[in-house]
Amino acid sequence: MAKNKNVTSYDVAREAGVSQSAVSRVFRPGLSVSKKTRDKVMETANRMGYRPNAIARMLITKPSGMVAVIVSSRANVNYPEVLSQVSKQLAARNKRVLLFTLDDVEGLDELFEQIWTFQVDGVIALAAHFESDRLAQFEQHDIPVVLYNRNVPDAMANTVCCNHELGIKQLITELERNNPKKYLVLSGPKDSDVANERREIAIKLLKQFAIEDVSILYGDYSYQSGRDCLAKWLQKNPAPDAIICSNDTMAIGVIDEARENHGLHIPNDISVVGFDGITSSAWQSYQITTIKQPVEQLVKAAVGMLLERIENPDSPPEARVLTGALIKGNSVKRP
Amino acid sequence: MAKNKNVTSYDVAREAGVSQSAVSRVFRPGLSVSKKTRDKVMETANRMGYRPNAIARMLITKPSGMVAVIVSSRANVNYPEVLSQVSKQLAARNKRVLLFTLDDVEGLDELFEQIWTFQVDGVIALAAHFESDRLAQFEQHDIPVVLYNRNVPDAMANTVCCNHELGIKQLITELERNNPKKYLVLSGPKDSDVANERREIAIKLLKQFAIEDVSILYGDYSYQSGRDCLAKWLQKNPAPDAIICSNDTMAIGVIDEARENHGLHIPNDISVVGFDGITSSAWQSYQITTIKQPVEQLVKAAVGMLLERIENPDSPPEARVLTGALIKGNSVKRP
DNA sequence: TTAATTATTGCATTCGAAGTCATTATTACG
DNA sequence: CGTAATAATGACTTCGAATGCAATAATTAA
Repeated sequence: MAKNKNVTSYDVAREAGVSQSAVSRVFRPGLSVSKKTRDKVMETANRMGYRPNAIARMLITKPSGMVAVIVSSRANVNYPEVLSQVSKQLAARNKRVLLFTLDDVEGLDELFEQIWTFQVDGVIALAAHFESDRLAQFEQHDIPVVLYNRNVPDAMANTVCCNHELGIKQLITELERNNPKKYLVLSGPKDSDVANERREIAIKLLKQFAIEDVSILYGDYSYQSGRDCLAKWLQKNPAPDAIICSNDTMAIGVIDEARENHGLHIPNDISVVGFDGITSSAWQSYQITTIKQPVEQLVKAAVGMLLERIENPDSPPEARVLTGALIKGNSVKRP
Repeated sequence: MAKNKNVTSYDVAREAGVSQSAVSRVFRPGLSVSKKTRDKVMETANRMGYRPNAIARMLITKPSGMVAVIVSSRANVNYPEVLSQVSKQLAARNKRVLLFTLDDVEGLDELFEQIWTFQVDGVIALAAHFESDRLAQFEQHDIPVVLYNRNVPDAMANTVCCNHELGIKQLITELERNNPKKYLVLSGPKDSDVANERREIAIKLLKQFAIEDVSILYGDYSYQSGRDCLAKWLQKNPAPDAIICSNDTMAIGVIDEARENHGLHIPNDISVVGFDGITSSAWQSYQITTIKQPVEQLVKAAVGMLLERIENPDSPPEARVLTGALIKGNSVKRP
């Protein structure tokens, strides 16, 4: 009812005829307050529109209840889903998301400053690349970090990641069913860790399949770069038999370019596979054979690990690798 | 170097041989400190790894510097871009984003509680529907709100929105070039304000064009609902000449369904228009004629209005309507 | 009925930076 | 060189809730 700006626990206490401590205790769960006092305080608080001030609370009770989520501009298409899952799952554990976006390496120092000052309990980084000295900084500040969609070998940090090796193996196995001669690997940008990992795994596995004729192209994960890379390749070379794309978006670009400007049919002329399992990969016109990332489980793992580390700071870093699902689309030629 | 947990301004002050006030002043811009003191404090602070505690600062200096961004599950596909723009532009004005996701109406009370307790300086709501009593609550708490992508007639709140009327008029004008006989309007869900607005505007404008033969279908903004709605329609009716979809995603679904299951050609058999101008609307296979939302400008307007209201709480509510760009794709038959 | 427990309560302090105000050090100027 | 003006500084208080501790009230046991 009343204008409830600046109603503090003192105001409520005065009005209800109790001490400020009593009010405070009513609003914390599990503290010893008599039913009479609780009811009286609650009634007064509601009438006056009192809400505890989270900032004052955070000042005295660590942890603060805020988790920084860093989203790099490189984050892929399913990041809205990831972000909303993260927010939801953290909310369920009574934590809030403080969002930071990271565009370029320039912003890193500023970003870290902000993170320290805001006393966050932990950090979840989506698709961000941190040098190990940056990770060490988190360590120094005793702030647990989970790297989402990263797979750092010597990690001091916790990581969750989809099983790239297994996924790509499944994709290659699909492709191999018609013994393609010429392979193209369309990698993401060289400064993306995920891109590098996917590319190197693809190359390694192709070797294991005794395939040597492999060319590597570099895109930037975008639709247009998928188109451009294929166009450029076809200027000087014949069409390959199979293209392994580091993500679905580029695969879609490749397919459109092949069809539109080169009269090639997918999958009969070229087999294409992607990675991620974004919504549009299942659209009629594309139906890409890909690996669907288990987003919900990945997020659950990330949040779980983070909370575990917040509650138990000495628990050892852990790398969780979850298996994605092979989606058999219609972009790979059938034998 | 040193473990810098809990280094406070007092610690720095003691170490540097100055008072706590001096340290505080060094870290606030524009306050009177001698160069000698500033250097000494800075050096000590860096050495000890001191960072001001934002929570303590927020407690005493209102505003808090945090802005709540509420993302409803109904937020459309270009929301990652919106969100990252919001975060970036607020960061430039030295404000942080506290992210809240809203799934269902159930969560509303809880959500509002959180917003009050966190002392945010303002709220930006993406595609969320708030009853006017909810808006009144913000008013009561003196928290400025900007509704993004909303157009509330009697609004007490600030709103930014793309010009639906103009956009849809342009789309219909495009469609009218071949005088379609039978129109279908594929609306978004009935509980979405934007969907209702777009639908009603379409109906109104079609009337103005003297078109009476209009049927309305209801989807849920998803690809699949686009497909399902068209399929259901075609079970009992002949193909329409033109379909106005309330968003691009459904338009894509419509196109795929028409092609795949009914052998219809787009745009020759059916003209389809969408709305939003999401990335995939421009993909080769679809090339939808649509209205591209001016996301960056919308966000700039939203953030600008919010900050204006934070600084000047008495400035009157404002509704900004920005014009989207007509994208002439290839989904409308040419005369 | 009284002593011993246990449950409630309030007082005073704490969290960490910022701002007020009075005091001291500098500088400017006649 | 002395005085007025200005700059720099530190002691103390504030923001609002939480909590240790001591005091008091309510229960229980004897």
